[in-house]
Amino acid sequence: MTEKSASKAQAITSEVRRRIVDREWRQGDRIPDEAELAVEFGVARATVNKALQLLAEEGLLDRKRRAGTHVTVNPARKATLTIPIVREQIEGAGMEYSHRVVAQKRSPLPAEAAARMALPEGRVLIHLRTVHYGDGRPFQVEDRWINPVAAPGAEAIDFQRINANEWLVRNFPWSRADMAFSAENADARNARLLETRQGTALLILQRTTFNDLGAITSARLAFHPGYMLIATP
Amino acid sequence: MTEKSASKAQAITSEVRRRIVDREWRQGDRIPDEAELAVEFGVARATVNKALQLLAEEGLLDRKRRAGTHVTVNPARKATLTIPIVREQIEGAGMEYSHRVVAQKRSPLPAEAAARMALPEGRVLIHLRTVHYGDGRPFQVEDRWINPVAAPGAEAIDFQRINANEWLVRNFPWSRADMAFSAENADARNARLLETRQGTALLILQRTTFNDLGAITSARLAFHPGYMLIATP
DNA sequence: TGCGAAAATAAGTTTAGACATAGACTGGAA
DNA sequence: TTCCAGTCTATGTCTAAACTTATTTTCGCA
Repeated sequence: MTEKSASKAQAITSEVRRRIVDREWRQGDRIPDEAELAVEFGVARATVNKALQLLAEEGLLDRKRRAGTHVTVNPARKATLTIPIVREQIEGAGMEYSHRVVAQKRSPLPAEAAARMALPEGRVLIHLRTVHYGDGRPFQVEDRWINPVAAPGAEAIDFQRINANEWLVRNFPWSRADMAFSAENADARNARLLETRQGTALLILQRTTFNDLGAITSARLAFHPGYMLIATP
Repeated sequence: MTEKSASKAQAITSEVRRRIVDREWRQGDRIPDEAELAVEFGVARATVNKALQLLAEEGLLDRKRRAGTHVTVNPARKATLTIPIVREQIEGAGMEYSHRVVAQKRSPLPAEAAARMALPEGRVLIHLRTVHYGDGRPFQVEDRWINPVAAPGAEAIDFQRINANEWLVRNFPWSRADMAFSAENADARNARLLETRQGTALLILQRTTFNDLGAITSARLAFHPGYMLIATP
């Protein structure tokens, strides 16, 4: 075993990964079965199983009953994104957080948002537009619809005082979430709110969450120009 | 148990998730310990452990030795992105794939790419610019640097014939990868290659992979206007 | 030769039991 | 009161053994 690790399973994971990266085991090769590796590493088969399942989730191995374990030929590239709460993200960067609610009112749902939330167009929901600032400079414009049916109590909240994002996250766990990235030229309003020129390219993140009662909320976040979102593998 | 699932551990995962979503167990609450749940569900403690570890990875539970298991107060929103091989992505959408190599030559590395790859500026690498098409319409512009030190054999490949992405993925497993999203206004060249107007907002995905010998390749993908990248939770 | 049933195999899952360990708690010494 | 050392506890990990199940392989029969 070349790697020292907290656990035996981790050590085996590292060693197998090394053999793949160093091409001792090549793409498409069948690797020894769990029982053999258990003997080689001097551990129980369950431990090898755990290690190999990890690598299979990562996409490095393909495992099939009876057929054995093979090194994946075309590993799909997976990445995990962690979307922190805006305030934590800004404070984590050492800046002072503030936010301003530009609009809060009950409005009929437009077609696009209705499709995302699987609700009928025209249904009256709570509509919020908020700008989040770091050290007084605009960081993100949030355009959010909240469904009071799935998030009871939302009508009574003053989102000037409590960040909608945090209130929802703390009070309404979701069972399903959709998320999508895109790019968009800033329209007049977003340009003004983000203090940039109209037409500037903005990174857009759309996110809708659901619970048993339907869509809880759908947010459309426009980041300030030049923002880069980092993903970890 | 409300859910039927392939395995007992999965069934417990679903049931615990349900209790959290239905707010039987609230944010911050301490939940019964593994031994108690094992009795309740009539399984071994190891099975409960597996189920709860899954939910902890998902970010729904916080687990600490001796302190027990608590429902996460501010669940960080995690999403997994799968970046497929372009060709598979296009063919998967039912379109016919084609690509065109606009430029392939050895060039000195510019500062920006050098930083991403942790290589000295000016080092001579292989530089490729490729357009990927679906049904003849531009889908993505790829701007790629390949390091022949970490990817030996790359000099000899004719990337007109073999897609660089696929050749690298099949031949050079990586041990680390960086990935970032951003938005950018199309410059004259990208506008021409993507058959759109200059200034149009484009979604940009940058990706750099490394092995023991250093950076293998760094790619900068510009998607066609309007493209949305979907993430699954 | 072709086909379908039966056997074989490798991974998937579970269990009971054991020990390891982080970290919260306690009680006593300074 | 403060702090430190020791105790306790819930999770973390591992094991050996058994059973389950998807899939491939084999083999006998038509």
